[in-house]
Amino acid sequence: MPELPEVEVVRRGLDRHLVGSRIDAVTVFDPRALKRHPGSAADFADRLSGSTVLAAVRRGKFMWCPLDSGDALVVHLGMSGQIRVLGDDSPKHERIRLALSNRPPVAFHDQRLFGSLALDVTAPTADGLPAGFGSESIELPSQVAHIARDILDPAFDDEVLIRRLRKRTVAVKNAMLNQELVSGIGNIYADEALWAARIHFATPADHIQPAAYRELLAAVRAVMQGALTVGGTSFDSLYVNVNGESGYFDVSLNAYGQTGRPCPRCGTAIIREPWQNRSSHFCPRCQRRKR
DNA sequence: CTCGTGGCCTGATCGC
DNA sequence: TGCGATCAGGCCACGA
Repeated sequence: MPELPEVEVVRRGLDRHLVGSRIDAVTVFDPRALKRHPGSAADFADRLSGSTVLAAVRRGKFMWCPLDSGDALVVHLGMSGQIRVLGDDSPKHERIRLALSNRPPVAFHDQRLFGSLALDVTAPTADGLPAGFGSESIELPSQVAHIARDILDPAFDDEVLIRRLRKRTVAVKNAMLNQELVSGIGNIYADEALWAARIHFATPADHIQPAAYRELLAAVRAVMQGALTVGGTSFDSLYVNVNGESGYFDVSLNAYGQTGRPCPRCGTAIIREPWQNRSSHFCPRCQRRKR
């Protein structure tokens, strides 16, 4: 499951293997991989064919490639999506293939079909600032307009987010996963950041003080930037990340998936608790529930 | 506007 | 050996 740092590495892969190329042919093997595309598979293929890719941009876990046609090719990996440069291995889950004018084909693989490709119109950002990471363009695909900037975005404002969080009555973890407040945080990093800031996941968002939020955001940023540094260095030599083989960063986790293992801070066994069709991992001693 | 629930998906794993 | 249940979770539609 790609977290934001992995998605950023895939964006770099798109930048390297797609930008500057013309898409000569589009093959849709499974139209379910177009669930975010507003039209039919034929519409997708027809409109995309002949377009030249101008850039690769990312906001949270959404990526998009502005095209010379004026539209954008939107890419979301979901849980299991991958972009591969040669679609020859594991053809079982290849959903869409793009044949390029001057390079090998690029394939979208996705076992579980939570990801998708789409063609979308764009509009300028409301604040007039660059729409995402990877380009100075202020043009944003319409289906990404409601997605908040992510925490690594230069235009991201911590204090604005904290003010909004302090008005929410939902559990803090719920607020952290709300894409309209802050994007790019998944279940794993939410648990890790809450552990680092010693906050119980069910604490109402409006019960948490600004100073604690600053610590929480710093924790999210630290774990993401750490992963990005690791992934960024291993990327250049072999483009494993575009080939989807690995590479996914061996970040040492303190809470997520550590059920029963000692908390690295106090030694108490980490607990896993079902929560909203997901799991929350936390230290029952460091992260006390408050009311 | 805010919040809570369930659906979309496939494959690995587990108990019987 | 097979079969059904459960789990994994990013994002969104929908109803309250």
